[in-house]
Amino acid sequence: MATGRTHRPATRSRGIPEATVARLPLYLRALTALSERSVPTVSSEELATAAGVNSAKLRKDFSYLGSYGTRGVGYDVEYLVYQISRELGLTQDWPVVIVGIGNLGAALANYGGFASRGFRVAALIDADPAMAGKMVAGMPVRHTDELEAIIEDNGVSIGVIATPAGAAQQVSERLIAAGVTSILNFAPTVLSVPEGVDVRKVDLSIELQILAFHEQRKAGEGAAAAAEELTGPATGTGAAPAAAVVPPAGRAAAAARKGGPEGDVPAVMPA
Amino acid sequence: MATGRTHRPATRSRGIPEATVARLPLYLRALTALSERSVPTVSSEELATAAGVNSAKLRKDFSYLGSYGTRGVGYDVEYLVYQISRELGLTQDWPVVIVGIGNLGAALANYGGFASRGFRVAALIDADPAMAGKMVAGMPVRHTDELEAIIEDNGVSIGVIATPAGAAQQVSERLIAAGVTSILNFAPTVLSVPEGVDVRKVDLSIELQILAFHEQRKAGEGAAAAAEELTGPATGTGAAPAAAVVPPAGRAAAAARKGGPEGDVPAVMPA
DNA sequence: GGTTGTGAACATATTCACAGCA
DNA sequence: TGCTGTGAATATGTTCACAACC
Repeated sequence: MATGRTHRPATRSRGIPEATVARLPLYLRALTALSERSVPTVSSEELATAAGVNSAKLRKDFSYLGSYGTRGVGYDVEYLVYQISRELGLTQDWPVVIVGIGNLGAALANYGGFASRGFRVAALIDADPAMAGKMVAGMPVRHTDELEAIIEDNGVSIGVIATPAGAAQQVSERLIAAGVTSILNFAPTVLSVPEGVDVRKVDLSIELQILAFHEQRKAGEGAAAAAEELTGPATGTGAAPAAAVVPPAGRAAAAARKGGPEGDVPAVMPA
Repeated sequence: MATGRTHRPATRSRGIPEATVARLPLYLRALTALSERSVPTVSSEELATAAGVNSAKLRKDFSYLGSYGTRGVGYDVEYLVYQISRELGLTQDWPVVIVGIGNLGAALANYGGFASRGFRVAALIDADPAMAGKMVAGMPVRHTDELEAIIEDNGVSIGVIATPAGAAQQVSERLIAAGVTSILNFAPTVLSVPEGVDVRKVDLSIELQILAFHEQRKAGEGAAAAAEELTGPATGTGAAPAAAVVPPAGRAAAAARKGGPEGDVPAVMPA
C-alpha cells in the first residue's frame, strides 16, 4: 500500500509494526468516545471490544508504544489518548489539500472527522475553471494553476487526490514536485511515485470485489466442494509435485461449461 | 477487517489467501486495460509493474488460482481476465444498495466503476423524507421505510453504508435482518454484526492518520533517534527483561516536555 | 533463451498462556 | 485477585532462487 519507505534495515527494532500503526487510529477513536463520557480508565478487554479487535492484540500493540497501563487496573484513558495522538503525529496539525472537487471531493471536504483530529483543509483545488471561486464546505474552490503556490504557502505535505483516474498520475507529480510527500489516492489508478513518498489508496471497486469474492463463497458452499472433487484432492499440504489444479485439457472445458449470465464474458481461449 | 468468517479450520488448504484475494482486483484492472489495448499476452514482470506489485508475488498469487500461464511466453490476457473475474464472482452481477445519500452516497452512486464490473446499484436509500423521490445519478432516492422490501425484491446481498456514524449500526442491523450478508461501511464506526456477515470498512480519517504517522517519522528522522537515546537502548531483540521504554518517573516528564503546538492537548496525567 | 510455478527461507502478524506486578 | 506485558508458538505473507518447461 505504502509505496516508498520499504527497504529499511528492519533490524534494530526501531519502529512500530505497520499493522499496529494501522490500528492506532481505531483505538484512538474508541478512547476519545470514552473520554467524552468521562470514563477514567479502561481494561484491554473493554477497549478491545470497543475497537473491534481482540485484547491480546491490543495489549501487544500498546506494548510497542511503551508500558502505559497499570496491572490489575487497566489504562488511563486521557493519558492513552495523548500518547497515541502523539505517536500518530496528531498533536501538530496537518494542512491538506484536496484535488478534484467533484462529488467525492465535496464529500471529503464536508467530512467532519477531517477537521477535528489534527487535519485542516488548506485548500480545495479543481481543474475546471467553472468551479473556481465556487464555495464548497465553506471554502472557495481554487484553480489547478494555483496548486504549487498553495502547497508552498501552506507547507502542505499531505495531498488527497479525488480526481478522475486519468488525471491522478499527473496531479500526483505536481503535488510531489511542489513538496507533498504523502498522498491519499481515491482515483482507481496505481500511482507511480519516487522513493520516499507514501501513497495510500482507497478504492471502492476493490472493496466491493473482495466482498463479492466472499459472497460467492457463501453461496457456493457445497457446490465449491463438489467442484473440488472433480480435480483431485487439491494437494493437501503440498506433498505431490503440485499438478495444476485444472489440467490443460480441462481448462477450456471448464470455461466453456460456465456460460456467464451476462453477455460480456470473453469467449476467447488461449491458443 | 472482515468481521465474520474467521475461525475456519484453515487446514485442508481450501481457499485463496486473503492477501491474494485483495490483489486480484488490482490485477484485473491492469489486465482489463491491456485487453482494451488488444495486448494478447503479458509476462508476470510487465503485469506486476502495471499493478504496482513485484513479479514473484504476482506469480505466487496466480499459482493459487491454477496454472494459467505458459512458460517462456507469459499469460493470455483475455483468459486471465476471465479466470480472475470468475474467481472474484464477477461473472454474475451483484445488486447493491447504497444507504445514506449525502455527499458521499451521491459520489458513490455516480461512481462509474460501480456499474461496470459486476455491480449494479439496485437502489439509493435515505432516511430524510425530503430526499425521497429526488433523482441522484439517474435514480430516484427511496425512503428508509422501503429498505426491507427493496432488499428482498432485488435479492440484494451487498449493502453500502454511507450514513453518519450514529445511524450506521442500526442501518446495518436492518440490512442484515433483510438478508444482506456483506457490508461496505463508510461510516466511522465499528459495526458489530453476527457471524457469517462480512464487513469491510473504508475510513478516511484512519488513512490520513496513518499517513501522518509516516510523515512525522520523515520529519523527525534524526530527532527521533536522539529521543531514543534518552530512554535507553530500546532493548535490541528483547534480551533484557524488557524494561518499560519510558520509566514511570520519565513519563510525566516526557509528556510535559512536549507541549503540543495546538491548545487541545489534554494536560491530564494519570494519578 | 525466456518465463512460469513453486519449494524453501525469511519476515511479519496473531494468538496463546502465564509470569509479574498493583 | 485482576489485569498488564511479553516470551514462545503459530499462522500468514513475502521474497528468493531455480528446476521445469515452452
